[in-house]
Amino acid sequence: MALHAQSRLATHYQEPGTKHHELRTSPTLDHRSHCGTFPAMTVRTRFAPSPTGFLHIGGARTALYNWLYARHHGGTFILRVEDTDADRSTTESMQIILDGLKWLGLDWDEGPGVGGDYGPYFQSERNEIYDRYLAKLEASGHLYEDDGAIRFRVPDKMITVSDAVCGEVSTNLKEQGSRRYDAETKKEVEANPDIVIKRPNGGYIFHFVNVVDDIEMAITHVIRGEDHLSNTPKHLALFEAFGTTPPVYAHIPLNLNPSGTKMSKRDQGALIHEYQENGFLPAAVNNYMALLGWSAKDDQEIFSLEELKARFDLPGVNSSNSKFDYDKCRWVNSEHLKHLSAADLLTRARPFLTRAGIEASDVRAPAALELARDRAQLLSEIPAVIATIFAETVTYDEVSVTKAREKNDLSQVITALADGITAADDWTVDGIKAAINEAATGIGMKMGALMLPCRVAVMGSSTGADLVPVLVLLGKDEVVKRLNGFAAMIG
RNA sequence: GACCCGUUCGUCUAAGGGUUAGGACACCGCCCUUUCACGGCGGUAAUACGGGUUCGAAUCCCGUACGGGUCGCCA
Repeated sequence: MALHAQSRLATHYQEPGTKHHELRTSPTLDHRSHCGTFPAMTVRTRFAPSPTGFLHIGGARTALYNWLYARHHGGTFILRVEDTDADRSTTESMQIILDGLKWLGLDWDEGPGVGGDYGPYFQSERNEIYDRYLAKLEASGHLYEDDGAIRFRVPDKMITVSDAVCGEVSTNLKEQGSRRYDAETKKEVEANPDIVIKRPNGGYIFHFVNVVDDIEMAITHVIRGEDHLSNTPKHLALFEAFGTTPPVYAHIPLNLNPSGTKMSKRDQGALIHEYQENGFLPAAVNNYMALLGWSAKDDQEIFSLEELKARFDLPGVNSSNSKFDYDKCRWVNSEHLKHLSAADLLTRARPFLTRAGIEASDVRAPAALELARDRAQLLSEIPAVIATIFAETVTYDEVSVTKAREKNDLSQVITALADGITAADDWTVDGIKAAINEAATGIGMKMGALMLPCRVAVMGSSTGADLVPVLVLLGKDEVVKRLNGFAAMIG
């Protein structure tokens, strides 16, 4: 089902114009009057990005939480594009956001590319719906014109948000909105508390379309960043004016950068497409994002997406902001890397191997990947570990060579190694170890002392994959050739 | 500036009236590994501060400090 939706997305989402255009005639009370009353209601959550930039980790985490909540409760996850600001919305940005969600595996049941009964799913195509709702407010006397813009009269009373994460928060919009802070003069100035919902140019404003769409799309739970908590009373005022029960709100804490300020695109780990490029697994990114602001209340930290679906719920969400920790994110990735099936590992690593000039179809590739998965945290770190196996010529690391020279008569050691390995007749891990051991005994040394020189001579570096399995993969002829080449070089 | 939210090891978090305040990342040490890693074991490290309430407070209440957010004809 999910895969189907995604493949349709891949081929169709470029034509956002093709949408279901059925307008709902009785859009309000019928489907939501029971909201919050009966647990049997069908959960409907949405992710509503504005296509004005990249898919940011904060947005992706919001999408994840909404997706997880819907999936956990057997509900519906909707993708709605909030592109009312025509000047800032771009198709490139839309593309990046959809690609990012798709890469993460957060499939949507309704939205761009998959349609649904509550479309269109682009706000830029929903003007007739907004006009209708505007007319309702106008008829009930909630609106007035101000300099070509249309304002919604806010009520002069306390409005209480019952938030699933933050608890009850009360505000009087009239009181709050009649002053505003002027950033330039750093003073409070008189202000009009009534909110603009339509611009003089005819464009509708976020607060209005957001509420109308949540009503129209029968959204039951709004999970969003805590930066929206202060906006919520405005939204509740609109719901009340429409005579509609609002959804359940859950404002989740923000993710900050390591210095404790708002994440910007320049911060490490801020942009989802970079995770893909840097060799993270989508499951690991989801896992880490889930952990920023939510916990399973036990000691488990590594979760597959399926486990997350089973475990995630609103009570596990905490209410304080978190700071992003790239090291921990890498560690989570390494844990997922260890548990990947051999086939998946090959599939995921392929682009990185190719980029490093390693032929992923090489028969030795699967075995080489097994040698690399324990010592790489990111897919992008894999090639460096195993590149020497596939290299025509060995690249020698100066520091490693110096290290190999330190304790021994290196020429003597390499010669002994070359002779011993040439004589080896059992080309297996055990057979090779026996040969190395014999070579060591022959020159009065211990086997351990030959391992580093052998490693440097054959692999070019004192670090990398496990030596003996590498020798097996390389083949006897190649190993002897490399030993002799190294002997000549240092001779 | 006003209003709102928050504050447990450096970081992510658990404990939500009674625990030697637990786990994880990072860091350090030891062990394992005749190489490189993984791994195992251990260590350093926290209840922001001040008042209450209580036999007992990280936990409930008040204040302060600090951090974040909002105050758009952006979303």
